[in-house]
Amino acid sequence: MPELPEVETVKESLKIRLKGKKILSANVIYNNIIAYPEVKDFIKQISNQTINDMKRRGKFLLFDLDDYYLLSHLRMEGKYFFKTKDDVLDKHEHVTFDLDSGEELRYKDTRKFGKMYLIKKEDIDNIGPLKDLGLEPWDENLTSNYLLNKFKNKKLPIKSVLLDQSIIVGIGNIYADEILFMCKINPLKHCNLITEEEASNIIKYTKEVLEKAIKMGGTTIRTYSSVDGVHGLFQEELLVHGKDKGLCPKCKNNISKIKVGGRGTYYCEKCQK
DNA sequence: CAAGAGGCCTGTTAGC
DNA sequence: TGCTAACAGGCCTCTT
Repeated sequence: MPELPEVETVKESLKIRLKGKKILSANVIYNNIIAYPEVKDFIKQISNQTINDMKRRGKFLLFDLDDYYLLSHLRMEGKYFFKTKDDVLDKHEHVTFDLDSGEELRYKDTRKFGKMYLIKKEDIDNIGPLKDLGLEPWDENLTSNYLLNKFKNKKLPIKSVLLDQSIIVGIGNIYADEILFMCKINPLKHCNLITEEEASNIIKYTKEVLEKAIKMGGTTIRTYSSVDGVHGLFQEELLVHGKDKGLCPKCKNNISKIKVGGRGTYYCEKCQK
């Protein structure tokens, strides 16, 4: 799925097209996309809500409506397209929104992993997934002490805890590999052994990598695209992720591919001891 | 409690 | 070439 830079890119594209438009009605074709509330309530409550703004929190898209937040998590392959009522429904389009502009916003998700939540604004801190999220990468409270404190009572591989959305939000499998390469940290290193300097570097390079990826419209490796099928460009900048047939850009050693916490992981054994 | 495996889904690709 | 198994950028739940 899209990681933070991809969600940020989608959010900006949707904001341009959606701001000020009203959702007249919604049609749910595949019920499991709607995580909360029940589908009939979801449809009833979202009708006639205006999209006042688009925001992002971690990997969630937030549609800022009159009385609710619509949270949309794209998971692995969720995408949005603008079409009209007359367009034939694609096999993998599972939720559609009729807009007062005459357009139809369609959510497409081949693997059906994505989730939507419609939460009353006053409940946003108590109901739904946002309450469990950690710090945004640019939050001033994200310090090396914060990380060391989160890491000290676990011994999971550092790669796995970088993917833990209750610590820092927005990092996924691609950027975790890139960040650890830039920090020269082995992805298998137990997180309780991370030093203050390493923690500080993780913060620095997390921001650097994500900022650059946002500027380039995200990374399109397999199936990611922002809105209406637009691709990102950051894949050209990747240093190690997906490069198991390539060489380390620093030392020209072969890049290794292993599994960490069940996820494909790419790194340089020489640079990342 | 932490940590690992399994599950959700479908499409593509690697390997025999 | 054709089939099958493994894999894919995420995260929740169950088991140990």
